[in-house]
Amino acid sequence: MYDFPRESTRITDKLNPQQKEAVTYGDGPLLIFAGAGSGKTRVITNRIAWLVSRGVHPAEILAITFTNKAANEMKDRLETLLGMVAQRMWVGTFHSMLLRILRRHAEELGFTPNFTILDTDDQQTLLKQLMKSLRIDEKALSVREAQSFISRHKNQLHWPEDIPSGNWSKYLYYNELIELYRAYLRALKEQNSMDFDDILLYSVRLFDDFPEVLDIYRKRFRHLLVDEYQDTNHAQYRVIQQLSGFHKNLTVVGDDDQSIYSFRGANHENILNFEQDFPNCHIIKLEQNYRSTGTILEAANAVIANNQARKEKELWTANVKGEPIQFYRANDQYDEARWVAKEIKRLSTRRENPIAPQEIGIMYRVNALSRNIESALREEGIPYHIYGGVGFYERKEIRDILAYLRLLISEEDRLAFQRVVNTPRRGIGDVTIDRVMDHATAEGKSPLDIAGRASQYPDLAYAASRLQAFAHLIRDMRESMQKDAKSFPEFLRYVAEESGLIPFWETELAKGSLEAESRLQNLEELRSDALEFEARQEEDMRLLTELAERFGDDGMNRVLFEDRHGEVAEGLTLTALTGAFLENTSLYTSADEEEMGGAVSLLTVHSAKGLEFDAAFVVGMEEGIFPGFRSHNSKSEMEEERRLAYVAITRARKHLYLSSARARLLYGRSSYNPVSQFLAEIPGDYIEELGGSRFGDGEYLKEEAGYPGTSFVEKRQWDNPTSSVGQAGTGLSGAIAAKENPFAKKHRPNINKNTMKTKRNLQELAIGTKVRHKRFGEGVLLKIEKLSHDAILSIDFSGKIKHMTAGMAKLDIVDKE
DNA sequence: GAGGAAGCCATTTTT
DNA sequence: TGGCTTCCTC
Repeated sequence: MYDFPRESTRITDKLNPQQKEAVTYGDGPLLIFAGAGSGKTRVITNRIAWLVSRGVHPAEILAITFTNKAANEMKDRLETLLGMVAQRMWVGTFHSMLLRILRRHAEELGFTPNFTILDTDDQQTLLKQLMKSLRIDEKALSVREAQSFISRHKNQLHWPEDIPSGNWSKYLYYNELIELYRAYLRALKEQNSMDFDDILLYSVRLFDDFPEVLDIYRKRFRHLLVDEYQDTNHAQYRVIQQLSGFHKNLTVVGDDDQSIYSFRGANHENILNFEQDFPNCHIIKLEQNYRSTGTILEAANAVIANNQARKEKELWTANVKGEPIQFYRANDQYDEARWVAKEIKRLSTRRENPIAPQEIGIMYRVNALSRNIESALREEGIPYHIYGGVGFYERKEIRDILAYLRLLISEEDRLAFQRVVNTPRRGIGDVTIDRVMDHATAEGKSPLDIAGRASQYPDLAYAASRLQAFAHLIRDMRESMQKDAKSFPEFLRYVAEESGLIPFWETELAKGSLEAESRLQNLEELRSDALEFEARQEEDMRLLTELAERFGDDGMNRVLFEDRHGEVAEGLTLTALTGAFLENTSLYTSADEEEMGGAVSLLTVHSAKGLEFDAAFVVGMEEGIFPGFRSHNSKSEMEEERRLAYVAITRARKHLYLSSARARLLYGRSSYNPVSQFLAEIPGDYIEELGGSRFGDGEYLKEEAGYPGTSFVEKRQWDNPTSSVGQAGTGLSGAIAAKENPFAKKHRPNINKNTMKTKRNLQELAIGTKVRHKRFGEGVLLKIEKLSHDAILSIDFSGKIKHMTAGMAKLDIVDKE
């Protein structure tokens, strides 16, 4: 067994010299190169704690992470280190932090503070509509293409008028695209919405155009810390520059070798240019790896050394050399999948040091590769969990009800109106909806306003009564929300009932629809999310009040109070809760998914970043897949693939398994792909080959190297890696897989790590059970109200009765003895 | 507006 | 291959 160091409560205790230097560095720009497994998170959190111990007020700290999950983990650690004052820091993603600021200054930008956030689907719907009205043929220019054009330019901070000309050759429809972009921005503003990219775009504009606003924040945040700096895009870079411009205390942490999101606009030049961008900066390299065996680490080093565009560094470890890496050259994808499943079975059931399923990860370059693995795992009876895929909040019924909420919060939200006006069906057809929208545009009114006065419009006569009924419905709901007499989950239930969504699915259920059953369950689950959300908000509010009382007025408390709940200083009204809930759901992504206990993880290499496994499998290590065939054209793309390989390899703590298949059926075609060139880059001492050579079956000739390491004799294969050869049988369909797999994906926001523990013990819970809560101490269970997947617990903490969801609450069962 | 046939398209996706 | 959208028919 290796000595994997444990958390220390003292701030600089047990840190290596570089870590210590990073934690205790004083003022000024600081760049920390943090290699894989080098204790990065610990360094950031301890640095924050150190700053606080040196007299920096917690409210003067802004820490930016890339996922909500990472932010929550950081907050938890900070709370352990610092106690409740940690509550007063701004820790979050770019989007969540900037959203707070944007809501407060929405008017400066021509929005109102209740603006809504559009997700990718909404964006596409809107673009589609605009393309239609601009008469842009979707066959000539796909919505996807248009969307990525706009997104790319927003990330570059290009407004339509800034877009440099000269890209004519690249886009056939250059003028149309710019016109579309302009129309899109206008449409968003008209309906008081922003998309994800807008959050950054408008923040930069706010700070540029209103220096007095920028001044508030850049003076306030004495220290700014940014994680995963290698994956920032240009807009994020600008925001960092703006916010750190006054105190110049900027700490960025990252690893250029792990930059894998350039397709999303991330620019790893940001980290490479940091020294020029922020003069007088100090650089620290964390090169000791605490995660992997020597073998795994050396292999990773050897692979990444083939990249040219990188900062020179060499990770080392004091860990044992460990087992050799296993490479399996399978005959086809079934063979490969079976090998993976058998090996997992062996690892998890062996007598000595068995590896728990949750400590095993299977990674692949493309999601499509998961299917064969899934069926092999099922055959072996190995529980698994697939990350990514259709998220909870992307499900139709959930989006429907959220769209109702959006409409309640912001009447201007046209997309929400269009989504729900005839959902469930109430006899309002597409033609009618179009007419309503046209009137709304012409008069500058909300579609809801038009609907409410439908009888005044001759062309709406046919559906007038139904439109007006809908407008009434929404008005009633809004009144109910403003009356503030319901709890948040009650209100959700009410909206789901009154809108007709629940009745609709219940009718379907009565007809025997299986689909309806899961839809209803999901709606129910949303309600239990809502309950937990409300409880958490109340808890936050209570904590802040307590903080204010305890610390008195140190000039920060009022600010803090407003920070946490925006303009909600009047308290947690139903309206405020609804707005906050919407925001939470729109910023929630699959990356925030909590790890699943007791199950093997299946995930793309991208989503594995930041995770680690005792045993890691990387399947589909083939030319054309990993590296992907699209990356053959450019060196920079090939280098990104190599970084991806580096990320994959460095996920492994003790065991690393790589595999490729001679023949692979993918997308309905069979192909014979050569072994990934990255395998040839791993020195022979570290690897053990099974079923064939990692140089392939003779298809390589070293001398002809066109790419670092290897090249191909069979040029044809290279050019066309998916040349059709034959057909084979098929695996189980995804739909069936999802149904049958008891561990199938289930999204829940912000689940605490103790969740599984409490959930598992749900059966053990009975009235009278003694439980312990992190904050409230010991309590006695008074009541259990069962939900579909969860239960609401009423607990008596020495007189104070609290209600919490079993799946969420940080509860331990106190032994009855 | 339901249902079925036909056509399309398929890296990666931190918000 | 298969999952999704779109288009057509009744």
